[in-house]
Amino acid sequence: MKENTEVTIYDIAKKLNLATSTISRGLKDHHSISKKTIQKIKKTAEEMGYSPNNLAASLRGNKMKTIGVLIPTVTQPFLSSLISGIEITAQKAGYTVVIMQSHDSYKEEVNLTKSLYNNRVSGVICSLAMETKDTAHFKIFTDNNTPLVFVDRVPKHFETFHVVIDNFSAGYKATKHLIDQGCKRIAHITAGYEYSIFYERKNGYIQALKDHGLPVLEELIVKVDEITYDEAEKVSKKLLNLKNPPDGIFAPGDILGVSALQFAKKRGIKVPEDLAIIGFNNDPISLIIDPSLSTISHPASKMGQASAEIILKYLKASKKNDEIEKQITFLNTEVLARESSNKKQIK
Amino acid sequence: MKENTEVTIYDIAKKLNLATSTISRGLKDHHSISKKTIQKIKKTAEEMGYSPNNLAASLRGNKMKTIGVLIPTVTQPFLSSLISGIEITAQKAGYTVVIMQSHDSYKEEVNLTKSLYNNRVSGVICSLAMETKDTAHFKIFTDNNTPLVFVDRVPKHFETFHVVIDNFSAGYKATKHLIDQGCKRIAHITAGYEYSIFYERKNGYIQALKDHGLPVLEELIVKVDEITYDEAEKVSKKLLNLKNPPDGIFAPGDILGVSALQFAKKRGIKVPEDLAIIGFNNDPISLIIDPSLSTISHPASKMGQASAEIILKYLKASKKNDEIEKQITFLNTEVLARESSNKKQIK
DNA sequence: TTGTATGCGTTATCAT
DNA sequence: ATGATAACGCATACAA
Repeated sequence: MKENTEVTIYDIAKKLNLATSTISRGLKDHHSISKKTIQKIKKTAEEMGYSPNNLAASLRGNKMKTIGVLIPTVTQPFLSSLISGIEITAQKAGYTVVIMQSHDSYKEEVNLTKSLYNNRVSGVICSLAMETKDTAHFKIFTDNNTPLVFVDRVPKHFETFHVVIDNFSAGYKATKHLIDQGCKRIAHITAGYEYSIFYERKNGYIQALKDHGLPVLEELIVKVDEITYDEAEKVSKKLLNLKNPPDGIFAPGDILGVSALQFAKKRGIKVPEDLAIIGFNNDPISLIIDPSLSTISHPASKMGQASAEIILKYLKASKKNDEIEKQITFLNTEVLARESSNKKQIK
Repeated sequence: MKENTEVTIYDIAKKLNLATSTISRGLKDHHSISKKTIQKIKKTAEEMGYSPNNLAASLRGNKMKTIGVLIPTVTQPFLSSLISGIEITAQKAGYTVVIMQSHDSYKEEVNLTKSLYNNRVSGVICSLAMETKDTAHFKIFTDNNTPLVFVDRVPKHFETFHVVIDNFSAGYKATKHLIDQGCKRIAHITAGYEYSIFYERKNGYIQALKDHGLPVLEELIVKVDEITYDEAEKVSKKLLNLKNPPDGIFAPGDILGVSALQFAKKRGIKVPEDLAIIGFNNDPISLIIDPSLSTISHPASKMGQASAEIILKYLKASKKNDEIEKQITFLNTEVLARESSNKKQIK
């Protein structure tokens, strides 16, 4: 068993006949300490095997140099890319990232916000659980001057920083793309959450139809309960069994799009000739599937980076007692036209 | 600007005319505190909006209730599933998970071990960077009684806990599966790292060939510099351009397998009739691709769970001054026979 | 440029 | 069953 081996700045101070405050400053290259002393301190620290204790340092400021990330799950490509973007940005600034998964449960999310606060993280980045309607549990952060960024799945009302894409216009663009390919009966898969990103994408879809003189048909709008491959297969079946089946599908997620595509293929329906499909997210599979799936780019990593940067900027300003205005950051999306919607110039 | 609003146990103590130690105990349901007092304390804490400060609590024990996870990247399906398994297990035990990405760089990995230690995490789970040969930078954990688990990509020499699959036997099984399908010229893609998981998978492949009277041909073993789709495409080309091309490919990763499969299709080579393929990992794409890719299951989430459990068990034992023996935990893999290798019963 | 003293919020030890 | 107090390791205000 190891004994209490911990070398502290006190030990260094004793060895060098200096005050702990001098050591503390020297280690951080404080300008008021002579180069020579700094050198000596660092050398000794190294020799003695000193490791700074972030816990103790943080206790004074009452904040860890940590960014908390609260998301539904880490296994979705979009979210793991988001994390990656956050982590890279945080790491550069000397911040650490803690991950918590809500699994789309409101209850878990509430508990996790508490954990995050109890750990005194410097800032929080959150993509809301599907179940979440009320966001009062985040008040603890804003009340305590902890920067909070909602990303992608954000609350309806705006009280803090948001980093999002314009889901309405992305939905519009996707639909218009299909219209441009000559589709006349465009179906849409939607998820049954009000005021969610899916709701907005659907509205974009509807607007695009209207703007181009196409009817909005209830039978062509189907709803999934979960964003899963199997759920999508069910509703694809429903759509393609229609007396008058669609000639285009806008799926607001690539899993849904891929599922529809596979199902159509199974049915012997030609994609894109008989049925054009566009997904959403630009997940890795969208490029690998055959035919490749047209989709909407979703800048996951950039959104992570942007979110982390907002936190860092806020923290920096906070030190100078500046206030940063809460804002919504919109990131661009674009149509990635690939084989699954290429009706015009078939090779 | 908010003032220092923080409610501490001291405030509660003052309000209730009790000692801070009583509050501290009451909040944690210490047996020596009367039910009545506990009730009163909790009620008041709630009313006053008290939130425990884990930082302060941890400073005494010199450890945060946090598990550090150091991995190459979070965006690979295998690794994000690993994280998920870790996080779920940790969360249940009241532990938090911090994520750090080495991006397969030795230098970054060295720095990150320091950050992890400086944050005084309770335990560390690591999957080594590709570049890493020397693991001396992890000594800081073992020296300080911090449990360390290597998972999947583990060091050559065994000094601490390992959670792995048997890569040799998995490689053997994959190859044997192709042999069973009637393949006579089985190619293998490998990655150029000595003593890595790829090295072992290759050895399993070689052994399987030998055991079944098949020659080990250098021209059928190709090497990629990185595990990417494009790299795999290059070597697939090389293989399929051979005068005497292979009738089977064992790819030690699904990205590689999918790439080979796509390339073969592009060339008009029939899979599995002319070429059987088996991948590794059971990534989501393997099931979605057409034909579906046979693969080796890799229990990512379970490995995460097992790793976290080892840490938790160690910590628990440590409290009682017990010592837990360092061990290697092997998790099972199995052949998932799908369309890409189904030569026998083609529908 | 360096030193002294104190506090951050909690828990553990030792008393009562 | 409860109280008083020291200690965790560091950073800062103030002093010299």
